[in-house]
Amino acid sequence: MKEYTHMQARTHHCGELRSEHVNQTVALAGWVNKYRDHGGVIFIDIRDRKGITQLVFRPSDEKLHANADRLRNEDVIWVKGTCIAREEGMANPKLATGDIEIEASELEILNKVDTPPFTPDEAPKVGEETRLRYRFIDLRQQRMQKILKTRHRVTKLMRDYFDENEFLEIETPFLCKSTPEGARDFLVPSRLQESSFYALPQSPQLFKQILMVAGMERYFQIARCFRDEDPRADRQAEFTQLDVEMSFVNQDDVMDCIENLCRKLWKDILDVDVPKLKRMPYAEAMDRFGSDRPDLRFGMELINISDLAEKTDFKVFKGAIADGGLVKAIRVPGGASMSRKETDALAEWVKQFGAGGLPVTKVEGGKLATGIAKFLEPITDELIAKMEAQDGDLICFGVDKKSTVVHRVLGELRVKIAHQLDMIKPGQWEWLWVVDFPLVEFNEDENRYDSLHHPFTAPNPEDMHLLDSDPAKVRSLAYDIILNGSEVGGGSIRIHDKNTQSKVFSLLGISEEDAKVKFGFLLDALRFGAPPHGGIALGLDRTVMHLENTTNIRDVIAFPKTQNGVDLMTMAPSEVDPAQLQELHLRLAPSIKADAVKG
RNA sequence: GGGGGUGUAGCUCAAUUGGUUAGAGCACUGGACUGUCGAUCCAGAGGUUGCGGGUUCGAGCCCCGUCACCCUCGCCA
Repeated sequence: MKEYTHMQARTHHCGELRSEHVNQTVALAGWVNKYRDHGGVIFIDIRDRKGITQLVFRPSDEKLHANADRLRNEDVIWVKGTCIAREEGMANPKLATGDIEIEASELEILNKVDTPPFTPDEAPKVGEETRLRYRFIDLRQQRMQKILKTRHRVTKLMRDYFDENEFLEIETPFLCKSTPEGARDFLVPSRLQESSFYALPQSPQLFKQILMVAGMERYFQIARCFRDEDPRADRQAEFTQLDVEMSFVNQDDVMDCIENLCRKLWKDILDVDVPKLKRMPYAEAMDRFGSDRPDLRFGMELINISDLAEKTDFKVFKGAIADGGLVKAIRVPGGASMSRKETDALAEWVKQFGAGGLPVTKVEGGKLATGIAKFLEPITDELIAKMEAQDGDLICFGVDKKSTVVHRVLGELRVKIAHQLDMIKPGQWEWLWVVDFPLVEFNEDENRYDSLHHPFTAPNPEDMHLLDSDPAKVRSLAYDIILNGSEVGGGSIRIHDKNTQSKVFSLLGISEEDAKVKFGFLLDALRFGAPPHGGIALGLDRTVMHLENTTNIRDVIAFPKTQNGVDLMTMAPSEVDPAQLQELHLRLAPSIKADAVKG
């Protein structure tokens, strides 16, 4: 064997050859997917990103055969040979190239591998930790290549779509100003400015608004965003947004623009038709589904039964209502099949959302049985009628003095039960816009109002008169696009005049001085000719997750991080050379843990 | 920071109430085999049971601590 081999040209990819290529001399390159050594004849499955082709090595050429004998899984090879038809009964219907094989005449081993920890074929069964450590092998599996290809197609379709609609793709800085609002910032120390820090952008929000003031009119960007918060299955500290902003538009313009994009994506990639999206006010979403991102793939809507609850002698119900709370219920079709153990488990589970417990009862023979049935006797018929309940149903009650708790509990519960009882049929796409969000909500801990969306969201003009008197009632011009109970994106019309912006800042408890220090450039911009504008951001990772039917965000990111923010392949983050710290004017504080040990 | 789960060979997993030398499949090494496509057959090598401590005559299994990974609450304007 040569010490080092140069790549020779290949004539085809490994998924291309068919009967029509028979008798042609071809050259392929790729990885050994599998070897089957029969002592005489040796079969090698060679793989590249287009597919797999079977190679045949015969003992007649001794040197060639000896080389083929050495091949092991994941060796990288180049091979030349003749495409021949497989004899009858020897075709492999599992392979697209199964009608032919390559009778090899030349073989070069381009890279002889060490035994790999796993092969791409095994990857689906391998633990995620190992897959992430050897991501370069994991990404060789067909499923991961398909996901990354879908991701590429999505971004390409987005770029084409916005280009056709006269948007400009404009990059905004990664090294930004830190603001205390919103999520925790990732900080980058400045070498040139001692004791100063940049922050990585949580989103390009302010820059895109500035671009509108700058007269760009239509902007988009496929933007990396950073939020230093704990990850979840569908959330990663570093993620990608399709960021969009438009001038001289209203809500409908922005929503139509995004809706059409989604329609195009689903059509081109899945061949699924997305109908005109329905719109649901925030208040209705909370009332009927207990969530601002309702999953419409199944029923189990929340029914307010406070009026009935008051007629019982059940202390839990009466107490909550006396404290200004409410009682809502969901009807679980067929839920009576759940055991006491299962409903107890649900009761335990809802406690994490602030519930004291989960009263339940079952419908049997037109009556209520088990659980809190005996307390419901005075209202049995009314309740069954109101819930439209039938024999075999389970009724779960959300009770609390705070409506937010009732909604959260039942909102989460209906999703949990839908999954648990397998009520979600595959292939359903339930889209909607949630609109008319409140502009602010009261933060009891801080005794002030917080933005629901962000401080630059425009109040609904119809509610301007409430801004001083009853801010919590003011609706905003914000909108979220929801798919199957997941927030795919959200945006708003922005405030474009200085007075309204100042008013909202003061409502949020941001003093004039503070506003100047934190957002002075924005206020300046608003003074010098800001057009009415609005926009939206779509989560690219989540969009691809939907298209590829996965619930794991790490599946759609080539090099993701773990729950502790570690890249298991590169082992970032890591300690750095003290000289680097010195250049940055930084000294590490002794860790609190070390202090504790010292006592 | 809290709750739950997992951790045994390179990979996926097993190991009775705490009891002999921790097993299997795949992968790997050697051998046999000219039509397989999850090739087959024979033989072999491979272990700090995540790590540290404790209880015990004896710990993969029990206790304490710790680390990593996953799910989740808080957090995510």
